[in-house]
Amino acid sequence: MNLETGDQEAGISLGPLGDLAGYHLRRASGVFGNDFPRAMAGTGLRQVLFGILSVVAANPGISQGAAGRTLGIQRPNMVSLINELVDAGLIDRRTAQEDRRAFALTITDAGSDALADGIERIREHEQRLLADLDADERRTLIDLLKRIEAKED
Amino acid sequence: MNLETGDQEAGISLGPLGDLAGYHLRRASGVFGNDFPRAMAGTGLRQVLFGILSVVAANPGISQGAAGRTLGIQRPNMVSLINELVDAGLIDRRTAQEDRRAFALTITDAGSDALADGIERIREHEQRLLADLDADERRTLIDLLKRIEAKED
DNA sequence: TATTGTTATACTCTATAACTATA
DNA sequence: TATAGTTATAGAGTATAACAATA
Repeated sequence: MNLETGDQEAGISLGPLGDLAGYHLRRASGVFGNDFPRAMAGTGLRQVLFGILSVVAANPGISQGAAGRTLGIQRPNMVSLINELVDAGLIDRRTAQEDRRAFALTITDAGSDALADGIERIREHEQRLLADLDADERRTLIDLLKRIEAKED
Repeated sequence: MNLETGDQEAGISLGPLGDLAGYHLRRASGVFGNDFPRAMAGTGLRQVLFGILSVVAANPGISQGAAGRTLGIQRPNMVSLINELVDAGLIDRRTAQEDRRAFALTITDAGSDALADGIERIREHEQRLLADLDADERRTLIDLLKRIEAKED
């Protein structure tokens, strides 16, 4: 047991916290979040940016607002995130023809490459962090998490 | 389906993201994190502060550093958090007798009351967010999450 | 009037380096 | 020399209010 990390030190109890799903979700999510930069080292892609890239790739021409709503990112916060991806040459932003208030987002060739590379890295990172769960347990986990996500607001 | 929240709008796909445990952990954890302030409204207790209170209550005399390690909070970040709890009269901080570098933290009577009240509120909030999971599924969820937590660093 | 994107802003959480006092 | 707590600081993520352009 590693006493320098989040492992519980011998004899130290979490108290009521240890029974709470919310606490364990936060810690388990943190494990993935902390490892993500390592998995993506050198690419400049953070969790949020990869998420946007994935949604734009899967829905060519999607608006900034719709992409944000899909990912639970508020409109004001999307602005600089999209700027980052456009500046990095990973997505294209042009005025939507049907609604000149909106932007139509599409992935660029460089974006597709970055996405493919990212997916490969993330598969490895997930394999590593989920190594103690068999295929059935992984499916169960995602199923349970989706049912919690459905409770959003 | 509520189109204003994180629900997926009809016809919009997450792309590769939808298969990733890391993504669903982040979103599910967010559901709990967003609801927490509502559940705790008026108490001033945030997720982190409740966590510290729980650990201090369960381990009277624990040091600031040990509490932080248990919760995955770095030493520098513990300082102001402990200050908040001391200022709110919820925990007591005094120099440890065995090691005068360290603080021994204990919960106050007001802290015990706040913790008990918080636990009640959080039980309701967890019941609500986990309403679609039966007792067996809730146990499975926490078990799977703990096995992911064990992968920390 | 409502919606898309924008700006400005603020708060929380997290992370690192350098300091002090004790061990 | 190492550890406990501290200070200063910076980067992300997230939240709200108010605005311009368009619908």
